[in-house]
Amino acid sequence: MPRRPNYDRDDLIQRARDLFWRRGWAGTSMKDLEAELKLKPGSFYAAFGSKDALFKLALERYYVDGTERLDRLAAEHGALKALQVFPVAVIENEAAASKACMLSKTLLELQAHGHELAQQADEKLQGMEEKFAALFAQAQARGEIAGTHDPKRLAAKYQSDLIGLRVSAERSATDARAIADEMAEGLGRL
Amino acid sequence: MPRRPNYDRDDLIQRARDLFWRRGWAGTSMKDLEAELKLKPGSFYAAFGSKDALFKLALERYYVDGTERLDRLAAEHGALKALQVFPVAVIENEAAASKACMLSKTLLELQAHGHELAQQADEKLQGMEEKFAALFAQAQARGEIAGTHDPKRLAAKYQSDLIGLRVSAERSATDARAIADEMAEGLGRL
DNA sequence: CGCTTTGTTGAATGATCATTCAAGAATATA
DNA sequence: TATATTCTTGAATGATCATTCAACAAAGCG
Repeated sequence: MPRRPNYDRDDLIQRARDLFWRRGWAGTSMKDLEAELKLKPGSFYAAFGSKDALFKLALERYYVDGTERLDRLAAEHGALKALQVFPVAVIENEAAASKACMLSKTLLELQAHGHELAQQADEKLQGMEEKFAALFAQAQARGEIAGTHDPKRLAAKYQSDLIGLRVSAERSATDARAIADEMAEGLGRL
Repeated sequence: MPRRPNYDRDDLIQRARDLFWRRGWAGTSMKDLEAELKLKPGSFYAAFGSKDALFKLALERYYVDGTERLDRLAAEHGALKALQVFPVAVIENEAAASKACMLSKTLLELQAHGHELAQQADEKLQGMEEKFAALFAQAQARGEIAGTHDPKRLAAKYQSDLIGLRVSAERSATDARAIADEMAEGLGRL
């Protein structure tokens, strides 16, 4: 009976994710979104409810894509190699809207306002870190790295270094690849 | 002949710096600034010209304070020890408006818009990195660390790690001190 | 004390913000 | 083809944005 939407919802979320990722929450206006998604206000609000609701969907999409990418690398190369390759893959991904991490950008932008989206970014960073910890534990189990270190500590440091790398990759005069290589090298020395 | 301002301009810049540092550029409204600085619009614009102009002054103040803090540590403890202590000092400074670095926050928020303030944050990050490189070179000259490494590479990695540490320090479930200690330890192994 | 200079005040400006809603258009079923 | 249902359109809303300005207040110098 009804009329059907003439857009692909998933594609819209992906495009919104890229816009939010690049420009941030306050830096992306409804006008920007309407232009990018080719949606008039009425359709937009019927589809997503609010700007914040779409940002939340975008954040979830970002997170799922990230974990899947990591899982794929682990399946292909094993735990240690995946941890070594991931930072390079992230900063050399030309398709990415930004080199910096959308989760850290969101956290930094909205944390001081106590915005709900900041908390969600925080939780997803935690989720990523647990994935990292699992890979470190797996690498230890396979004898790829020494079993003396606490996987959670390793993951916390790895996450921290990765965030730093990705901010550095946004700078003009920085050789991000060199930093990523040093990260990988450091992991090899464990 | 004239009437004199009844505020301390330097104190105002410092308070504005803390507000911008914590809340970011878009996250700080003129209303916020008027309330914090106790300045009506007319006085504000007479004193600073625009919100952006004040942000720029705040950024400069932030940079000068940072370099002075680093210089003080180097004079007191020597180059290597200063580099080891600086990250800890930064994340444990209770007086700071935010654990994260104002320069990286500004870069991340405004870079995509090609905003002039993003470029200035970028330049100041570069300035900090050169300070770090000078300290690494100094530590090498004194034999505190091996002379085989390139001080610029060391500084780039150090800056990257420091930025990551400071973002991590904003997270809820992270032991930033542990990460800072590992940074210091890594420097000791050079 | 009066004059000149500068600081302060706060209402007004126009732009842009996210959001709403009533009216019209499209489509799948009956 | 008629009808029910959903989607699309775009003007309107009220809030908030940074900024301006004219009127007023204060203070140093003659």
